[in-house]
Amino acid sequence: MTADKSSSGNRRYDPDRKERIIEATLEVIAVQGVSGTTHRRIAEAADVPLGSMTYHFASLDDLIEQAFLKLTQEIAHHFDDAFRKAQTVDEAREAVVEVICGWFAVTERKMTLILELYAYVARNPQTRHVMTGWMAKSRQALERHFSPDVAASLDAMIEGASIHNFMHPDGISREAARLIVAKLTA
Amino acid sequence: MTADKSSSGNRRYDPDRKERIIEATLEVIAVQGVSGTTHRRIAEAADVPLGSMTYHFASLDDLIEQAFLKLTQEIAHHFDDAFRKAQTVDEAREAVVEVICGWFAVTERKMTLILELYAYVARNPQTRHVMTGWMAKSRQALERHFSPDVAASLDAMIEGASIHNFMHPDGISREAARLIVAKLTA
DNA sequence: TTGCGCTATGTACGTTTGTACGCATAAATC
DNA sequence: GATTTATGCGTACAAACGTACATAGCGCAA
Repeated sequence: MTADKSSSGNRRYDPDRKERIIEATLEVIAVQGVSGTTHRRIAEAADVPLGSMTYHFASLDDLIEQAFLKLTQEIAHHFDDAFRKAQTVDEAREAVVEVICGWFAVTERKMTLILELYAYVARNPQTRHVMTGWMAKSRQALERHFSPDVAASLDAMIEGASIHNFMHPDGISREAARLIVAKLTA
Repeated sequence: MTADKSSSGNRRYDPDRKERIIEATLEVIAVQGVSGTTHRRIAEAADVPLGSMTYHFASLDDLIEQAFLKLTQEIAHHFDDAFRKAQTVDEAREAVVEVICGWFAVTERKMTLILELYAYVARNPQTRHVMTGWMAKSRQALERHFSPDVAASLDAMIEGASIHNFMHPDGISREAARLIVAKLTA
């Protein structure tokens, strides 16, 4: 219903196009997986012509990499926010519990995307910087409140518990998570 | 150089064929990812004709699922062995450390396959039983030595630490792992 | 208003894909 | 040894793929 979308064939000077394509790419990956992600499906999801794909991005892999980079940056930003808000160590501990049991368990879409990212990075080593950059930011956020070693262990636990909770719904309850975090940060 | 392979065109009564195709499938997934796994590539890797693919397996997805099932069963078997050997709680603790820092970190192939499996299951819910079955066996192995709650936390930590060590080589050292396990099992 | 130059796109091409199916061929029976 | 039966495979096909490229369309200078 916007002025831009209503007029047909009038697509020039659409400054958000590149961004929209990247978001559409994440949407397609979330539903179809990387293996089902094609130029045509992305173009349809973003409502842009097929020609825009090769015009804005060098290749499909280039586009996928940029999409994953955006995903990790958004997640890292929220992650950092959560720990920036915490004023005491106890609040930080509760934030960890929240991340394990709240966030990821709720949004199936995000977890699916993260798992697709892992698989993609595992087989495309040149994109490993996406992962290392993300991990560095997470670690940094945790180190606001915990020692490097403890931060590393919390980070790993968040990773594993999120995945397990995703695969097996009643995996780790909130009180169980609270106990685990208490042990690791004692 | 085997009698079977030397003779050309003589491929009848090859009872290991189906098994060999499944193994070849894992090999292709490890190198190319699920997105690059095709009937033709698997057939070449297994040294069987293309026609054998649709003859032995209903579809490509059917084959991939069977391959992943085999993967998890093998891993679960080794996992169970490691904890069956442990006689004391301390030996069991050390086994956990070994799993985190030894196994997976070493074999890049296996970790890649596991990550491909996660992504595949996330977007193919009908294959979730492969994951839940595997997790149940792991949990069972850990519960030989630890309480259910502790076993769950160890399982999650193994998961997360393995992934982090894979993505970031100098992630968690052996002594760091030892300390974490001690905390979780205290 | 007119013409120019750059941005954006419709379309076409050569490959590769999953899958179906008719036929060759080995095992079984007499 | 001849005939039947069922197992296994070579090949063909339509659909979908990534990408290249000629050209259409718009802003801007004059």
